[in-house]
Amino acid sequence: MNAAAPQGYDPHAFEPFAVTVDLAVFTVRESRLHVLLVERGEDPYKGHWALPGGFVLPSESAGTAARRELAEETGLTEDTVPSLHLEQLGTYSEPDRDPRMRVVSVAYAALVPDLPEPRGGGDAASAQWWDAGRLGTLAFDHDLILADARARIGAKLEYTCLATAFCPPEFTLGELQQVYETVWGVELDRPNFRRKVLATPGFVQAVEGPPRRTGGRGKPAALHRAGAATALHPPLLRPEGRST
Amino acid sequence: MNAAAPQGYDPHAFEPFAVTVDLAVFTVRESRLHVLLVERGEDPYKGHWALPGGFVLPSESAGTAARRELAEETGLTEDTVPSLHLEQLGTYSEPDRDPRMRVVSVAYAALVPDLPEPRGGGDAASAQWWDAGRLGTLAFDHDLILADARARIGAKLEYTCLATAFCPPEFTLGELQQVYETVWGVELDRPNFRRKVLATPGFVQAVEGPPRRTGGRGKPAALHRAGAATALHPPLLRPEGRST
DNA sequence: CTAATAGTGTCTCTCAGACACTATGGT
DNA sequence: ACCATAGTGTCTGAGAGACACTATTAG
Repeated sequence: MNAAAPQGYDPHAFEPFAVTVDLAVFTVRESRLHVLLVERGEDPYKGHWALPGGFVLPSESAGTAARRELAEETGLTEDTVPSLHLEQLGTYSEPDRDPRMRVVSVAYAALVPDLPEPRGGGDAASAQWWDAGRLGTLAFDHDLILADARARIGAKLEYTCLATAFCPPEFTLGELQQVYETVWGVELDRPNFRRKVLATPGFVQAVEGPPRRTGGRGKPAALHRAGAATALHPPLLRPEGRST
Repeated sequence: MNAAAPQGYDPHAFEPFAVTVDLAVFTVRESRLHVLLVERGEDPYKGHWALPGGFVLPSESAGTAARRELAEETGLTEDTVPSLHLEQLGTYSEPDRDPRMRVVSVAYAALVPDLPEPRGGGDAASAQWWDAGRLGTLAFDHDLILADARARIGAKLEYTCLATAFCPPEFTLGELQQVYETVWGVELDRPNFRRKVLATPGFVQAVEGPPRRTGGRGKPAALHRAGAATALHPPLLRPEGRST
């Protein structure tokens, strides 16, 4: 920021950068991690699937652009989007990552509960959920971005209360455990998971009314809501795990 | 990435973004956390102190630009810079963060051992170490970037072996403990710290020769080198601590 | 000698993993 | 009756906090 710009500060005097956002939108469907992808209709990588995203407009920050794109691609109203978890992942800036011009992309990860169906109203008519475990090669460097996003989400489940972001407003502890098992790809001991979650103040709070719900057959489970806590101390480490 | 660019993809048809890198370079000096700052000689915030940084050149990725700037500002040779810890922090993109034009900045955090003196050879003649606990207001949004950087570094000490990046090639366990105490601003129990560090395979390795060294008076301490491990399992949580 | 730092040993409490067991629903 | 899921209780071992103690240097 202190060095002189090439050719000074004339905005049009040097080759400009385009700045975009790319979104890795995750959900858990049927005990599998899913990612929202769009099919490219234009030529670089035409027909390939890519992370949803778009240009940062002159009046926007990258975060604002990411929220806007998230609303467009998921078809959610502007009311519900602010409550979704959206976090900046990192910025991808290799000079040749887009063959057309110099594009620097700020990647975001978003966690949403299992939505009815994507089908956004925007230009994302082809947006679709894909099983994150059975993907082909994505456009641009989106394989790398997606891998980084999955690693980040998996690590954050260990030391934050983020898992509730994958759940509907009211959920059972079994569903919450499913989130961990799905994202980490491991099986957890139910009694121990229960003990840990309930022993962490503010992670979940029981919904008082005796209303219960089932996820098929078996005993109905008590419902919970996400609590106020965001951090998990001590962390809930994944078995055999490595972090970051 | 899928949406059409404003005015299509003509690089000069829309208002361009400049992309810069900003560096939060940390070291531990005399049991205090220090940050490398440069004094601005040009007008926006002229005379204020700022994080070192500069423009990403057309042929560079942001990471490459950050390494180049790090070498320039610290005055280190290109040989030693690759061994330093440099990690991307996040991207700052508020539309009004630079009054001159639209500048998106990718922030990096770097950890270096206590260097003789900065005095870079580049345009950073005014680069200087500042006690991170006694800073005024920095230029642009660098206060925010610096706060984020400190939070990130503090959190990463918990679950990675990063602390050795602040130490010279050979160090005593007392010096390593000083790093934790300085960054976290707490006091740790020496026997417990020792036990934890030595019980983590690959965190540090004892230097065989009986050479020892002192940090003043007292019994000389055995020397260690950084080990091959990068993650810390289980983590070394800071007392009373919160993460992230 | 004392001050200061390095290093060892030990007790206790917390907590995670393993797992046996009971409870309550659907089929 | 049987199965599947929810929920409880208990044992054990790993590890962190607290802290007493010894060892080795400078002054």
